Amino acid sequence: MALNRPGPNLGKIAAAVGVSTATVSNALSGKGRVSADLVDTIRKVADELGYVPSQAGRALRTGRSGVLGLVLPDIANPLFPQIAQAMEAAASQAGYGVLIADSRGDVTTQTQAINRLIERGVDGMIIVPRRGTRIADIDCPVAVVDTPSTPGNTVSADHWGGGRQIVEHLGALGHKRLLLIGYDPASNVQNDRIGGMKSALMPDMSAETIWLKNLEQTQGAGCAMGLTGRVQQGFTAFAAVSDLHALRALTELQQAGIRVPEQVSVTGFDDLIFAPVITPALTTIHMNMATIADIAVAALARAIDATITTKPGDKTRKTGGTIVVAETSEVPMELVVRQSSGLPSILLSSQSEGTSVL
Amino acid sequence: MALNRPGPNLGKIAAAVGVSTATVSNALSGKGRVSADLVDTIRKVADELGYVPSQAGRALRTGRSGVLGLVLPDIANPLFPQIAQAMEAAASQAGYGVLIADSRGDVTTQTQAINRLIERGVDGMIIVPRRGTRIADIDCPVAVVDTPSTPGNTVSADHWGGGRQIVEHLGALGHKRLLLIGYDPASNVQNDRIGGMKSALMPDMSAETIWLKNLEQTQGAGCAMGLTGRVQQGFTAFAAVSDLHALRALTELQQAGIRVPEQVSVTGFDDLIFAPVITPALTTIHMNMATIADIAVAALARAIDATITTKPGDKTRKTGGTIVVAETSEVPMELVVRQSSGLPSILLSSQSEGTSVL
DNA sequence: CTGAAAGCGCTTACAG
DNA sequence: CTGAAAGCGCTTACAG
Repeated sequence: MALNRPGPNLGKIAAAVGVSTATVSNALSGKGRVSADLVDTIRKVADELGYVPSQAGRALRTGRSGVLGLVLPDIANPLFPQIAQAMEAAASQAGYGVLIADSRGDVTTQTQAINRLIERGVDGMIIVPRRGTRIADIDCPVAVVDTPSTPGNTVSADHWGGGRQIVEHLGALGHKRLLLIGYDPASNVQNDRIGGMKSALMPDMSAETIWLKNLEQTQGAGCAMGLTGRVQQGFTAFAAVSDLHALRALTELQQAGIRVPEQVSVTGFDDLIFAPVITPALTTIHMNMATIADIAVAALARAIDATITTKPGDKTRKTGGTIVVAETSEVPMELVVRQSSGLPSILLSSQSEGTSVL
Repeated sequence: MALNRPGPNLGKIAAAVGVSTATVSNALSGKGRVSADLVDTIRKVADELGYVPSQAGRALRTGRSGVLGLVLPDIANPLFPQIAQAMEAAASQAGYGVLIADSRGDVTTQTQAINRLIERGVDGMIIVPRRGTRIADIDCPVAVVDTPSTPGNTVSADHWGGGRQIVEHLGALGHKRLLLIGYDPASNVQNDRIGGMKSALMPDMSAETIWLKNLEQTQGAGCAMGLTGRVQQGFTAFAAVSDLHALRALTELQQAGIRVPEQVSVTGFDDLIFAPVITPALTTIHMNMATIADIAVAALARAIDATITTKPGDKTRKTGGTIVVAETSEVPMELVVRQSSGLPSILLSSQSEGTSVL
């Protein structure tokens, strides 16, 4: 797409050196069909002239844009920065640009966004799907980033395993009664995290699950979770499926004068930007987004290369219909222990006191 | 960039209808050089065939890619989702795609990122610059989003005015001694916010400023700010330049058993995703990012249209060198009052008590 | 090792 | 109102 810019093109370089554009092209692409001397000369002249290859010309000829689309369910999601940053890094490492598209939590918008990306000629796309979306009828390679329990999924973190780790950690601290805090009961990711948590309960432990979205339906957004009551009922650990909800729980407890971690533990998920800097710092699960991005981009690059064609305009280049990258990979989750789940045992015996040890 | 896809191109449609590609092109672009009947037929056939125009062909011919670059200082910045979402919406509204680039807080990386975008042929770019960066030598229209005090700036929020509003609000609540919490003393945006805060102090009010980055230099990342000491010194309001730092202050105070807002008020900036859901909900300044994005994209679109050329390959199309969009716009900031700065007067008289009114 | 030629898909002056 | 032709910049078989 590098436009009809005033800058030099292959022809200019060719003229300056006194060779054909074909030779310049071959020299610069390093395909080794040009003598070493000439390659040097051409490279030098290209540099002097400040040559920048035209992506438009190249794309038109090769049928490849060198651009990947990134479709996100909701850019406003607090995890998005990590995803976008990792994908951008992985893509640009692999020589691709990243075109973003926001489905704004809406399935129709998601379809439109996907179509816009197709129209812009992306070579492939990474989709973090909206819940319940069928990714189909997409005429280019697609990598789906979701949770392993989603069919057609390409790569994801081991959300279930992350949940296990959290509960194993809380169990080791001596917690017996846990409140598991989810937001949306329709989310695969959240269900997997909570499923993992439950699966790691020891025989002497018990857990109850609340879904904030249901709570908000009756009490309005940002409503209190009634955690002081839970503490009185004997819950000593609050494990949320996201740092955002953990933060909500933590501040609600703090405001009620309940001390964390002396009286109760709070844990999150995702290691969001605020997790390490709040007081107490939040114990959470960190996912290695860079690895996920690398896998997704690599899978995509392979799928794209598999559709390579030599003849320009070869109509068999794409098989048509969805090419979902087949393999599924799971990236491990890493437990990050911070103060919010530290030393609770000290107070586990006197948990109803509420003393303000300043 | 729509590749040599198997899908139909203008030629296919032309053949199907029995006209020339020129006529198909004219019909679909609606330039009115084709009879109404023929336009209808062509449109219908194009739809039936599922025609998607090739961006590569169009870009090569017109010299315009229809893509804007978005350069961010640090994608991990918590404000980034808002920026990216707003820009993506504004751009796609205006018919542009958005290619992202992350400078990862590094000036060299920023330059590389900008170059990559140029190579990909963006028609223009939106840059949220790294502090102290000179945006120059960019061979395409650029919109700079920063604070008004940055030279060459295109559009920004009125950070100074936002600071004023915060302090006026705190003053109205009866606060006399404020602690202003900045992070990086080298940031123009943060200095403007704090400058605005100071400028709104009434004669009977006083403020002290701390910069967290300096604090962290000696005490390590995520260190405590020593706010209990400040409360003892008589500070009753803590105004941070970002919700992230406000959150840090709030949790530190809560952990120390100091009640917000009964004993002290805490305010932030940016209305980040957690601001409304924590307890107490955070009083903050909301910036209308959509407006900023609209202005930036519109300015860019104007600048791009001004470089239009009719003859393909016209070498005068771009003037060469930086075309910084000239006009500067300031978008107002909106104060959002929530509980973290509510009703402090009740306790302003007994502020050293620290009673835990559960 | 090097070059002439074709062609990707599009748009636009120009001619009819 | 419609069409033939040129050309954007690139890459790649093919010929020499």
